[in-house]
Amino acid sequence: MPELPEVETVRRDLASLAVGRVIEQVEATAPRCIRRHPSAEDFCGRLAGGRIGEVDRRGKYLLVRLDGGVVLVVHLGMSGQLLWVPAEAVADEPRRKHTHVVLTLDAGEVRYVDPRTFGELFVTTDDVPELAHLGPDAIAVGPADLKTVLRARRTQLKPLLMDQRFLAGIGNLYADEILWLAKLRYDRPADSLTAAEVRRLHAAMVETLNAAIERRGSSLADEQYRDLFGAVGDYQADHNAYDREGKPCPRCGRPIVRLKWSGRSTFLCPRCQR
DNA sequence: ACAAATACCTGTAAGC
DNA sequence: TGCTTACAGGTATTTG
Repeated sequence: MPELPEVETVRRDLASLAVGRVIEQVEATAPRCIRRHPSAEDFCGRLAGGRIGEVDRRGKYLLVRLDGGVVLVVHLGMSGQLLWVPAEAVADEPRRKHTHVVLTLDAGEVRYVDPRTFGELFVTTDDVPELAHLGPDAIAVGPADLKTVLRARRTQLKPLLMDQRFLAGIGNLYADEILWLAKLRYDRPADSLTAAEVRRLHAAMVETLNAAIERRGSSLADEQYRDLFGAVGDYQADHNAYDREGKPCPRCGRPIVRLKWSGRSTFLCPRCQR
């Protein structure tokens, strides 16, 4: 599930490959994946001929900035992948099922593949008004800002961490990992945290996200998340709580518990997390 | 006005 | 074996 660390991994690799390249051709075959555009012609026409300036990220959104103030925004949703195919390999690698968008650069193809089509791509202006609702990036937020966020109206800690309006970049997986490291329960009222607990949460957030980026993200059993080169991430091996139901808590040895909560799975150590 | 629930999707796996 | 059902969950929208 692409969250901040996975998107950041793709961002770095895409930047190293694509900056300075020209988009020679664009194909878009799934209307749902470009649903903000009236037509494929509109989407493709705005990109064709553009030269890639830089590749940024805001939360889980990838921002491919083209010369002239045009921005291609990519959100991978649940099952989206961006895959790089070098020009010399294009003929040998047929496009996989669910390949919905292809950008042809002078050095190769960037293919957008997404079975569940929760992800999307759209072209906008460089101020990206569509993302104005996003809160500060989870990896860049300071302790003081986090304190402000926690005083928000929402009550419970986990949905607040996952609310992109308050903090951008955290999803279900990293919320569980961060809360485990911070020794905090998912259902703690956000405004009940002591100053020390807020500091712990902040440290856990920065540490977890940076460690996951270092390991190129998490891929679960379904291996839905792949990087730009089709490789899985390594961070799942370092998970302490997520997807570890029944396995011992690395801190206290008691089994990790899985809860069905708010329609989603939550993994925690009921002994360590208070 | 806010928060909880639901719709959108398909591949995989568990269960009968 | 083959079918049905449950599940994964980010975001937008609907409902309460």
